[in-house]
Amino acid sequence: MIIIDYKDRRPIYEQVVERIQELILKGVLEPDSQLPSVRNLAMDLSINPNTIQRAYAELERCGYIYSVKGRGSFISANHHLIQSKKEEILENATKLIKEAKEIGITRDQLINKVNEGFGEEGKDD
Amino acid sequence: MIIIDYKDRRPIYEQVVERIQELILKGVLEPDSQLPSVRNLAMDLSINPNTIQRAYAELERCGYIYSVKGRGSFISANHHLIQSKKEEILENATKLIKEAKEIGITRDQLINKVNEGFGEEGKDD
Amino acid sequence: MIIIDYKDRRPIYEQVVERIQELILKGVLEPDSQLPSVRNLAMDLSINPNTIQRAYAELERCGYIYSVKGRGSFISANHHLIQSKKEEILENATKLIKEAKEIGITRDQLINKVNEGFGEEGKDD
Amino acid sequence: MIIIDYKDRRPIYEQVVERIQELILKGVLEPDSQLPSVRNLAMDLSINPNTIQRAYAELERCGYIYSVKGRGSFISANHHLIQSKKEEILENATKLIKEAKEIGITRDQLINKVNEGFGEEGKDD
DNA sequence: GTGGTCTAGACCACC
DNA sequence: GTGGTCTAGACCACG
Repeated sequence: MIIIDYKDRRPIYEQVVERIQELILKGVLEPDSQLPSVRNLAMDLSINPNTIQRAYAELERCGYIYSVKGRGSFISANHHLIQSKKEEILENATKLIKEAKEIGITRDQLINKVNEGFGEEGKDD
Repeated sequence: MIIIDYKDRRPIYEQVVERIQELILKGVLEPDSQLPSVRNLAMDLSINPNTIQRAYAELERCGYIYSVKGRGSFISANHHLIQSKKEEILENATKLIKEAKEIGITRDQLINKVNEGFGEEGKDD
Repeated sequence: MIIIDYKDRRPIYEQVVERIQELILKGVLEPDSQLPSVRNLAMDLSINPNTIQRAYAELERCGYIYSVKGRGSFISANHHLIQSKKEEILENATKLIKEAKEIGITRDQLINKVNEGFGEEGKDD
Repeated sequence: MIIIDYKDRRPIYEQVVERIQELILKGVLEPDSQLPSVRNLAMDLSINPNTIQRAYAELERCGYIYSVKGRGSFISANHHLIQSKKEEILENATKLIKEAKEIGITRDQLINKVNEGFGEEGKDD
């Protein structure tokens, strides 16, 4: 489910965080289901438990998971998470559009990219 | 012209590189004009000359500037730079659109963002 | 394995880069094997860690190695590297042949050099 | 006759040296003919006289020219120069062939390069 | 004066 | 422990 890319320049814990976020947002990991324990996941991935510990801490800080002492870590409800992720993406879009405009990319070029990305289905909705 | 943000997690030299790239791509710094000397810019920004040296080296490596020992550093012609920067931005757009689609942002939401960014002028061109 | 020549006019970091490239291309250093740490190699060669750091950064930029914070630096797969190195050498050959021709060296003299270099084995293949 | 490339990373004096060597070896500048004065050449190329001074000194050191106090600088006879340049080139060829062999370039590939460089004329001499 | 290299020593993030 | 960034200060080559 999680694959570490050692050639990736980003720290391992960040890769773990991002991958778990992704699984949560896509609904693969369902709300209130339990995450593997720090030790187990560390063994599975053959990495240091401290690294998983840090990833889980980060995920908890951002509200993606919650921990119960002595029982383990669990997935949070994802409604608000999806909402804030959407907002984050739209904000990134705004920045990117600004940058694109400044360098001379046209409105049509961007709209074409959007249409490409969404395929032709429902183009006239 | 250049502002260092010490709260930014990115290294200083990278901030300097990005800012100068921006000034070059926007045409503020014209081809063959001279950049401030390593030492002067370092003093202006109150940072170590080595850090500027590194930023200039990076810019030279990417073809944004050229440096001549004993003479100084100068802006390169920027035709191809703008082109490759455009390609980079369009590639980022593709990634962002994919991510947006996956999380449930609609085609229309993105197109609206594009239209917002470009203002209402020429919307029906 | 690596020898610094202080009489060489080229900078130390460049000598280190070239030597390691050589070891990689010849297959002495195998893909995914670990390089000595920045500090260790610096001590071995009695030079400053920053100089090694710079050499490693250069090697990473060219795709010869990859470095991971907290873990170390490792050899990249070398297929494409050998290919591009071959192209580089053949290009140098073209230049050198042109220069040789201009100054009056004959075709036969060069071909003899090639045969000398390859030994007499298989000369008539 | 001489063109300075400011974008060339090599020092200016070196560019001047190389260009004059080339003109001498090709016979464009004939033995015992006079070179332009340091000042004149400096003015022609719009560069610092010190730079030309250094280039001439270098050329004299290598035996390409000789200076007569109060009269100027003159081209040396070029027989031995051509000879030693040939040797230099052949030595470079030896190195390059060695390098090529080590990385897996075949004898035939190199011989083809030589034949390409010399064109088809006289191939069977 | 200019850019470029190197050293010594510090601090950070990561594992 | 690892790599990466930054500072301070020195020296060199070049114009």
